[in-house]
Amino acid sequence: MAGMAAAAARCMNAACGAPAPGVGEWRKGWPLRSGGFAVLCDKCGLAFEQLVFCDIFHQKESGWRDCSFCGKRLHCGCVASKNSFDLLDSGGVQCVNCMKNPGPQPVSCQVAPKLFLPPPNNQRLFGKSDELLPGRPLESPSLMLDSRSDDIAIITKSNHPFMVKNLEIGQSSNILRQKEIENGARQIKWEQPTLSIGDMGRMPFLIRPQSALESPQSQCTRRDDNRDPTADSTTSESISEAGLSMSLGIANNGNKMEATSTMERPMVSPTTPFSEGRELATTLSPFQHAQRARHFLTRPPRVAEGAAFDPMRDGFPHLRVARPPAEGRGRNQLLPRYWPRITDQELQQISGDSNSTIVPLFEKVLSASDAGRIGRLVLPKACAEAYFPPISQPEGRPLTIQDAKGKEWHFQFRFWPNNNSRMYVLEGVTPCIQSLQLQAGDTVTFSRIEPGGKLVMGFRKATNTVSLPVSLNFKAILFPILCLQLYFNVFMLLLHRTHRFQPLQLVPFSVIHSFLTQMRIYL
DNA sequence: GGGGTGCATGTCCGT
DNA sequence: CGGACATGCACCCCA
Repeated sequence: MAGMAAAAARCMNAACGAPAPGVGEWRKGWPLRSGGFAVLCDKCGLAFEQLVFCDIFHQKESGWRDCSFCGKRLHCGCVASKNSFDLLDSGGVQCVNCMKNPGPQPVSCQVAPKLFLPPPNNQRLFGKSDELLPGRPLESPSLMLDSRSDDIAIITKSNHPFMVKNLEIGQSSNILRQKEIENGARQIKWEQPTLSIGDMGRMPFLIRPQSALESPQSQCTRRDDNRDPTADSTTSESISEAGLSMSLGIANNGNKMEATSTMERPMVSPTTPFSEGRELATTLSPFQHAQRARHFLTRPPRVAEGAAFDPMRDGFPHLRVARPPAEGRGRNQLLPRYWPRITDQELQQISGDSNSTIVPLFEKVLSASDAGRIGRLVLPKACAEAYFPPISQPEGRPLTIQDAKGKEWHFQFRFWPNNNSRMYVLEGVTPCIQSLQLQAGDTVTFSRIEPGGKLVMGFRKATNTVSLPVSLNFKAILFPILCLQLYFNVFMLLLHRTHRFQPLQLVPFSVIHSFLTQMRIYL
């Protein structure tokens, strides 16, 4: 720490700025963008270590709120304080002490504002809407690119830092930028909605647009689901009342799915500045789960009431959006890898012409054993407990599944005791998997039809199930041919100009290219 | 002997 | 380090 003291003659807390202390020690503070750590005096350093950071640094700042349970003052607007509180789905905040000792929910769903709100899980990660932060009621976040480094900072108009997160090098090149349109209802205009796959892979999640797919009632139900998961049986009851009938919807055909896959059409949601890290791993290689999820604490862009992003309306009908789970017991524990990535177009296909609404619940990439001949589909524990009917016996209970063609499949939903835990499986899936020709790497998406609570199980083929050798052969053959034709056309054009030679009327390159594009052959 | 079932175990990942 | 999950394997049943 002596070296740190030599590097900074004063405490690096701007509110303190104490000179080199005569007593006490320098302490290590927050990590610096340039490397190393901030050097703090003993007082500030101790405050930082003991999570009273904001009491020292931001006494005069806005963004102070009271814990909904104990009333403790919490600062909710800075990086250092983000671990000291939790945002409640029903509104308000909760300090870490109350998080460890949960009590009754202080706010009912009627209290929650009826404005657009991100799904509860998003609220946990994004933060609340501005109207819920009395300290900054009218401030709007702007996603800005820090030109000095590869940082992304969400900064309010008052330059009050809300979130600053170091990102890896190269991530800033295709950063999404949003601009507020000051006139009217504060709509959001997005520029350059193109992200590299690398960028997309680092995005913690893509927010699900709060479109017409969810009724206000469902939002209210979701907030109610914030109750004790073990005591909450809303979902299971709805499922039970629906006779445990599920629909197996072919959410897409093969070609169309590939056209909307994340490989070829990176998921871009203007309402979502960040996505989860597993996205890329899941997309590029369903068998590789090397990437770790990155959860950033940030806020959703301000969207006016009724102005929620509509992919169809805004020209993004094929976006494969990672939709945070809508509700369910234990949904807060659902890993982002299981968040359903289903396009609104697929949702519409499942729902058909009816007025029903499809609520995506979760999805799973089939493993080799899932798609094998054993006929057992291992279900993620959190998902099974959150969205499937509760079972107390290992034998479980039968589930009748109906596909898009009206054919019903009979599964057995059960669990195995496993290391003092449970391992949930769906048995008897072999006929279904064989009929639908599912393979390891394909994705099964579980959704629910509202109203009624019927569950839907769609699927999509893995992006890389396209036979690469065949595809490569196509390219290996067609690419030289196209190159030759291009050169030939140029040669003919030169002959025409120099010798008034009438060029041969070959098929224009653009036409061939268009044809190949329609065949989804990209060179 | 083949297939199904239940459990055990190793690996991965989140905390 | 513990939980979740993929997968291996032993056991059982049946043709």
